[in-house]
Amino acid sequence: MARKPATNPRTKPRKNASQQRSRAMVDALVEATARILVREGFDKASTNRIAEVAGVSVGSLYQYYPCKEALVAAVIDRHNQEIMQVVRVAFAEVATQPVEPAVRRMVAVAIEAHRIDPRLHRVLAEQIPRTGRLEHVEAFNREAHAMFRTYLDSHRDEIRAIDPALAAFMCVTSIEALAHTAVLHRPETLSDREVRTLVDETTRLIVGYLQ
Amino acid sequence: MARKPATNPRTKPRKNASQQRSRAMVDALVEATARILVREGFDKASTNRIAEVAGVSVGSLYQYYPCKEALVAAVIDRHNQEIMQVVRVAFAEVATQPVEPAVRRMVAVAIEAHRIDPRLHRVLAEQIPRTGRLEHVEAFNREAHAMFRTYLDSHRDEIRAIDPALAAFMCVTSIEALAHTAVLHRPETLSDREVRTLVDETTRLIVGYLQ
DNA sequence: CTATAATGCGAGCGATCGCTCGTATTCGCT
DNA sequence: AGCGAATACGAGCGATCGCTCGCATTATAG
Repeated sequence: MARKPATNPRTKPRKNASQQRSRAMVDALVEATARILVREGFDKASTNRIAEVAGVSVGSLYQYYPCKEALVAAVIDRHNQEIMQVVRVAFAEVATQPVEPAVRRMVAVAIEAHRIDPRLHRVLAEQIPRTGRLEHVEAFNREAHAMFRTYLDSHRDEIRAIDPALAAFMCVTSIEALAHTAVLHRPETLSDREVRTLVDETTRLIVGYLQ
Repeated sequence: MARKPATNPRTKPRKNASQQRSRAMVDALVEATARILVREGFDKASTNRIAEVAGVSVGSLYQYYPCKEALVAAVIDRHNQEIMQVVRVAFAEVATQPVEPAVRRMVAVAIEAHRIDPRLHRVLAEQIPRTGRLEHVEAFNREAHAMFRTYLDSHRDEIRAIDPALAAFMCVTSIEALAHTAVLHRPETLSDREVRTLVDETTRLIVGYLQ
């Protein structure tokens, strides 16, 4: 029932191309989608426009992505992977450090992460709910919470008695919001001086709360 | 200059109807838009659907709202007014209170405000960027910051030396994010117990930062 | 080289959207 | 009651969208 013998060339999304062209096309499509989202906005990111910018045809687009949402989701996943990579490395680095420098580093990393591609981050933050990728994003969020909680667990003698899950929620939510708001709602790039102040204050906020 | 003599019946949005029906229609349209946003999502909020739910025709809709965005903007403004009303009253109440109870009250109010209509709040938060209402929303945001800053100014002897604008940014951003995240990313309604814990912890976070 | 499969292409389908405009209904006034 | 103005109506226009499908092009095998 899956399909007729061998006389039926019509299949669902065709999968593995020459492994060369296909890779390039997939990347070009994701890149084109990201560019359009940033430079022209979500509403202009039609499949025809994406294909045009990527330099391929709509037909080819649908050979590698089953629908428009899948493309946006790919952009989201790629961006989140970039961010989480930075975050994971940072957590590993501070795992054995005392609370104050560790928190300071995490705050700085949160700001750095938001500055990777602020305009893309902004568009994605606004449009994620429309895609089916909310779950993916929340998975990353849970990973961040879990890493923070793990850090707190192994340093519980340096902080006051508090439910680690709750503390992680409070800290991660605050740090993320402060970094997000500062980076996105301010003049395109804030000065190094402003960043330093922001890191100082956020660190004070969090460390004061934990101790 | 307002319009040509009397021979030109074509005008922009017709304005004052019988003052009775028109008011009712305007309200019905805004209410219908809000309901659709909450129950069916932004994408289903077409002008035809809004008119249908409001019990009027598309033609009538366009007599009172020049375009679809204006309708969504009206919903946003109404919701923000409701929230800001609560916030203004609370700020007036705590103006002369010491920091700890004042912050506690503001935190509680922030959570209450987010619980007025969480699902509408969520949809609006996601869709505001698509409308031209970002400026309006940021105006409310600035008002909240200004009120908090005013409070800090008149209580500066109770807190450590710190730029009031910076402190207001840190506090308002954190409180808003914690309330927003807790109310929207959690099981539809959090228990009173959870709310109490959240208020306690957020108050501790903020007061510890200020002192 | 030829045959066959894999891949790329893009005109265009059907659906839906925001919105208009000619007509029908109701209001306000005498 | 009768009449013009104000208001309400909704079929439908033009644009755009996501996506399909038959054909053209290219890669691979014999």
